Amino acid sequence: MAVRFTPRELDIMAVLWQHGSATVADVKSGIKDDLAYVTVLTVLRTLEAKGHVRHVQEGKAFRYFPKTKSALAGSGALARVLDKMYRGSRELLVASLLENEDVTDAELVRLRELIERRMKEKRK
Amino acid sequence: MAVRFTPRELDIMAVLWQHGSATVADVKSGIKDDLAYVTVLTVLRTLEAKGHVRHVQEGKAFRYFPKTKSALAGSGALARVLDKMYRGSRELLVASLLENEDVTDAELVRLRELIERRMKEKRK
DNA sequence: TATTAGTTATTACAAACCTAATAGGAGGTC
DNA sequence: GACCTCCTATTAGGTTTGTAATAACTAATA
Repeated sequence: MAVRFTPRELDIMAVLWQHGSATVADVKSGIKDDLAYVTVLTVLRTLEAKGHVRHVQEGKAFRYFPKTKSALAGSGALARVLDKMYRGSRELLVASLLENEDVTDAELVRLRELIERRMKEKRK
Repeated sequence: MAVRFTPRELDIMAVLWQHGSATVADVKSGIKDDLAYVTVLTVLRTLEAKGHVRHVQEGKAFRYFPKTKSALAGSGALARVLDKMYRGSRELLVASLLENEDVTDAELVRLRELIERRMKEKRK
């Protein structure tokens, strides 16, 4: 049912989502912590066992592809955060998001547009 | 460093955040899954060992209080979701948030205000 | 051909997590 | 006073997670 990743699994899924696909070596160099090659492989195999990724042979190595979409995982994770930490208040959540110092003016403009588009959409 | 809760710990912290404080029985009835009383107690004790909650005696029972703030846990969790699932794009994240059907007009208005307030704030 | 480098497969193991049974204490009740 | 009832404390045990050592295979190389 609910898509859940452990912290380490999520690190690895993030690399796959960002690159579209990746070899073990790609993933290893794509994550911050310096893990052993086989450790990365192990996690990829458990992700595959859980049905979140698949792989194809590429030369002598495997290339891994995400099967679970980031949007699905994201909306699920977001729903959890919203429910548990912001008592279901999207406003509180967005407020917290905007507290970050590196939010730019241009970004705020685009966010406002996003909301206004949603308003018009609803009006139909 | 980074505040992290396991799924079950988060269920329990959510009850404490929502109620301000709670006894074991309160927590037990506050979460969806039907766990044994002692199970809830055990998780509360590990949360206490980790420094996330504290308790005081109340009659013959304990009353638990959150020590870790929901805002802190929330911003941390949000940062992770943003980074791992939305490639750091707050717009993508907010877009996903707005996809929910039960977003009301009034809510959209308040969200727009929120953003405009942030714009003015930045201008200073 | 013997070696090395790069891979996957197997096996291991400690720590964390999740759930709960059982034990023990203390306060009310028959 | 014996007996429930409700609480915390202790102990337990299966599962998952995280990390990796070791083995085995294969292609290039010296």
